Amino acid sequence: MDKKQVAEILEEMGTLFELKGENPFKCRAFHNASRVVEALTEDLNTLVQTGGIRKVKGIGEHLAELITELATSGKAKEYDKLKSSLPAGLLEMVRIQGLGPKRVKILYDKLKIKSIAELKKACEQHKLAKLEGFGEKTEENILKGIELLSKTSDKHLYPKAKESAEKILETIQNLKEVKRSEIAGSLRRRKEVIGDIDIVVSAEQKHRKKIFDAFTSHKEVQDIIARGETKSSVVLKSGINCDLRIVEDNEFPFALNYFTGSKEHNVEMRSLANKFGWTLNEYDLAIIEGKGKKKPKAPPKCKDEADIYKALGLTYVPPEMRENMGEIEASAKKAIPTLLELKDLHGTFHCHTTYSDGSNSLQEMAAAAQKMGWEYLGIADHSKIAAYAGGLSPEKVKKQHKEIDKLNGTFKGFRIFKGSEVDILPDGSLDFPDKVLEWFDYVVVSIHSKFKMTEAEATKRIIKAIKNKYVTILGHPTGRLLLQRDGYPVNMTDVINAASDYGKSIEINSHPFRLDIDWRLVKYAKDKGVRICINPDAHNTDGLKDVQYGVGIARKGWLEAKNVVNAWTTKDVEKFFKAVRS
DNA sequence: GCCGTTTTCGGCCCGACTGTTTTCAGTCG
Repeated sequence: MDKKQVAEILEEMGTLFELKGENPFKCRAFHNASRVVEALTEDLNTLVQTGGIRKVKGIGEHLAELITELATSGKAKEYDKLKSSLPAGLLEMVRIQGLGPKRVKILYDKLKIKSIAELKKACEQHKLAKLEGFGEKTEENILKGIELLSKTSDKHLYPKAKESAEKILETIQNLKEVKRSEIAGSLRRRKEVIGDIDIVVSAEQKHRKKIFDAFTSHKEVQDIIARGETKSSVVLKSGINCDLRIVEDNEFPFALNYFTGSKEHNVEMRSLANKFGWTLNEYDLAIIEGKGKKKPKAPPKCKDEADIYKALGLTYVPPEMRENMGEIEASAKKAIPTLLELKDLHGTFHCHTTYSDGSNSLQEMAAAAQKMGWEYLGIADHSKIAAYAGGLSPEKVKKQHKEIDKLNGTFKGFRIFKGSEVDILPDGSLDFPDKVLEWFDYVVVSIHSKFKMTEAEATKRIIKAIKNKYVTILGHPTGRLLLQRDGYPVNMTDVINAASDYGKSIEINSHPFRLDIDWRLVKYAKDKGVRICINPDAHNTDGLKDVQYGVGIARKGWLEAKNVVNAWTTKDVEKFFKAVRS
């Protein structure tokens, strides 16, 4: 079992324990372990085999045993027993907005409700209102929640969420009563998928009503979930939940920091504050009253987020890095890297044209790249086996190269690099022979066929391809499509190690559906000295702009401009391409 | 169930919102 599957089971077990009314801290330990396992950067199987899993913070003796059993055999007695002790429908019911394990347990115990269908019926027959702690409003809300569950999904791609959030933010920002406003949450951290949108606003208390009115009556709003003194929640027409919080202006930095998260980052920040004798919450940093013998010194005033970090003896941590991947330690050592920015890019390498399945010509793509202020563009159309995508025969490659030479002759301060996206065949060999690969300035290799492989097969297949002398860049290493399909299973640690050994680059495929290689592995690749390419996999001129999403992922993986090939000058790129082959 | 810069036992982040309650429990993030 891979870590994602193990994480899902641990999460489920945490909820099942809650449904059984177990010790809440035990439940939390399972939920916590789930997140820890999912965020592991090392290979789970390796950690299990070496016993290293026991050393991971949050994994104790019992969970280490359980995880080992799951990872090696794909099942666990404790899990099976737990699961069979409750109806499966209860887990579904917990997913209803506003309904948690405690009340699901009550419904099951008192009314024998064990599925969403039964729950719906019971609400309609007003059976719930008779229970203590339940009422008519609860029935209405549960029905609403069931409806909502069927039409909204709980995860959204970054660009869709960003677009929705910006529409709301624009309206809010334009209100003269608003002092400061910003998008927070996973969107600010630039996660590849977003649960909901968080917006934080500062304004005087007397203006809150007007701001909440503007928010809840926004034309993008589908439904109002909650409306209180400091917080309102709505469902947008795009199907995304959106929360707006209004605080006093002096509280704004704390609120922004708190609601940006991640949760794990916040926990670290809070425990750090405790060491100073302070307590950190979404409103301020204050002395813990009545604890300890001598009174700690007063915390400094914080005007912005950077001041909060400074108060805790840290340098500023960019939002993208706040994932509890060692950023607090790095910050304490003043070792936060200067992260890559969009303006650092001088070009890109994985683009398609009308020669294969792109919809714009070479010339149009080059013009669009120049318009973006770039000094080079790498064209990598598909190789011949990719028939579905109009893969190029060697003859067609020759023709394209002639056209590129001709175009390059007309440019000043701009160059098209000749590349190819060559298929990695099932046995790990490449779709072009070496004598054709030799014609290109660089070669991207990727998998587009026979996805059903074991992890060992996929890993071997990719590593064999990487070893080919003409290969420069590994394209979308896992083939995943976010919210659609998982990638083929690959031991990415081995792949990154191989790329490191052979001096090859790995791309961050910047298409919002892919964002592959995953940012959780980018940091490992960086530490291993692997150069990264931010590639848009553009199939038209507009697609070039997708590099912005790749930059977000690069930042989440702690990358600096020097780690990213397309942040280098034309000359340095030329040198790199040559060096890889030698 | 996990963890330890006062701890191997006794804590475990914490505040807002809602609906049901006259003081709070459950849920959410």
